[in-house]
Amino acid sequence: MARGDKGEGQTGGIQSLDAALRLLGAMMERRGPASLSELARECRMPPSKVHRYLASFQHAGLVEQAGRSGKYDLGPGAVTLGLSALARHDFVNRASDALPDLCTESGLTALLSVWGNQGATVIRWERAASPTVTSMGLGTTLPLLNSATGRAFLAWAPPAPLRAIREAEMRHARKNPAIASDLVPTQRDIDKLVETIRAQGYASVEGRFIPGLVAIAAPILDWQGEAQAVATLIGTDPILVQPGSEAVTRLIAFCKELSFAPMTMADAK
Amino acid sequence: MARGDKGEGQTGGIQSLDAALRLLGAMMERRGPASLSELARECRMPPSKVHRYLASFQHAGLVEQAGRSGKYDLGPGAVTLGLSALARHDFVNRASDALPDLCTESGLTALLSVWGNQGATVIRWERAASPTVTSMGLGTTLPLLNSATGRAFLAWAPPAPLRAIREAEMRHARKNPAIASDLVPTQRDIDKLVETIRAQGYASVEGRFIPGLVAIAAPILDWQGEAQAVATLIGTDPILVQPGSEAVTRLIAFCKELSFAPMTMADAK
DNA sequence: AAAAGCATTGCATAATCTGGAAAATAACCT
DNA sequence: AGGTTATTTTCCAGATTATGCAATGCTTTT
Repeated sequence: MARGDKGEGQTGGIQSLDAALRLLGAMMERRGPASLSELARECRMPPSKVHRYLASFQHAGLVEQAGRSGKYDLGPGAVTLGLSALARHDFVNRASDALPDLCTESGLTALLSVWGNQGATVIRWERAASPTVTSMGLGTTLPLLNSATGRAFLAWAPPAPLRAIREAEMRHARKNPAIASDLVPTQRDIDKLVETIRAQGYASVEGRFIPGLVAIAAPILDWQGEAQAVATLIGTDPILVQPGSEAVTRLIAFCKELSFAPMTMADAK
Repeated sequence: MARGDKGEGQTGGIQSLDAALRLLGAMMERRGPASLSELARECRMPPSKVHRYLASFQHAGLVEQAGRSGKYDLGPGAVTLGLSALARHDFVNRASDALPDLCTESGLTALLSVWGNQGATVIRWERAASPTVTSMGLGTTLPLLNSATGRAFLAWAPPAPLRAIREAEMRHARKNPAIASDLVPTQRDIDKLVETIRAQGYASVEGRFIPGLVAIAAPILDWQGEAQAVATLIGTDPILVQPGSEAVTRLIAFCKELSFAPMTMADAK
């Protein structure tokens, strides 16, 4: 069971690194900080091993120890790494650059989100002289069913990555029916909602996620027609969500401009 | 030879992992894809070593190979990892959770604000036993020039969203010079004030906004170095605002803890 | 077409990681 | 507070595992 065993799992790489990355993956799956022993149990590794891996990750900034309690969590380096990786994709840069314009032209708060494994994650945030949400910041994850942003992902993102969160939110919605007042949490109703959103070209909510606020969201599509990111406008005037309103027009134009990057396949050289 | 050597670089972790993470750091610093040999040269490692590390990273999804030509770049897994980390560094929520501690430790009233459309907006409010305060509540907006909170935004928030309010307050201050006793409302003086605040690390006022009260405020910074939120301590004793006072120390530690500690995955050698 | 560059893979050596257990630390309960 | 449990962290010998050199395929250049 040793040397030339290419049976499985053999990546041609380094075993200890593979193990370390499994550990990192386990940390990623968790919602928050985890203790050493929890991680050790979850990865089926001896605690001493996990500890040494964590020490190296910590040294690199990928992991940090939350406030003296000895719990470990993903650190700033992980954010930096992710943003670097994100910056490799043109559409993110172009969208980020253009977002301020959208904000000033529409006079509304604009934000840009991408799909992470915890849901729709806000990566850019452009505040306008219009109603601003107070309890949200960069890095906030938005709900899939009850936010305009989430619904845009629901309608245009590939279904597979969404499924886990979609099901979780459906369960949650069944228990607290008050939350989603315009949505019966059944698969059928969701399909119908998706169809409506697609036909409209944008998603919207009125005061559902945050009372008193309305929002519209549209996708930035890649060459396969899947949402790579979602741009959202937030305001207070219910007029906003009306089809054909100035904000809707601007938002859709913005997203269309940024969709399917005009790159040629001939980047082979 | 290298056994008990704690002399340098020894993290208590795993050497091969440290090397691998140095490699990852090198990839991060590059703007785009890099060839194996380039990375090998840059990290001072033999190409074969780099190749095997990359194989493991690739297997984990952190790295991918661009179009068969053998160039390596950060992959989708890196984005996912970063977004997970981002979601945990939701500044506003973390700060909200920690605010009660700041309050009890300092024995002062603590509040947390973000920049809203109408100015610095109070979103959380933790009362101390002792003194208290006026008719302020959640959602109150604080002045930009005459409150410690506002001045912290002035010094650390991106200038664009502040401009409208700054100009309005400057106009107003010129008409009612009595209000801002320590500030001549000219652009030059404001620049000077900002500089002082930045150097100090916190902003303060003594009885300016509310007679008889003193306050100190420091920013919670995001990864762009911009203020995502501001934490403020309010008391009656003028000692508070002195540099080096216990309250100042606590407040700055609090904000530093919650701010995004910038960077650097790789340190040389 | 030949050559040069580059990524990829074997292989023996020894350096490195491993994992159990002890030491240090923190948390917990009475 | 004291005593006790449950963590996290460090230590150590052994052997698995990473390492670097050199050889092999590929692709690209002249």
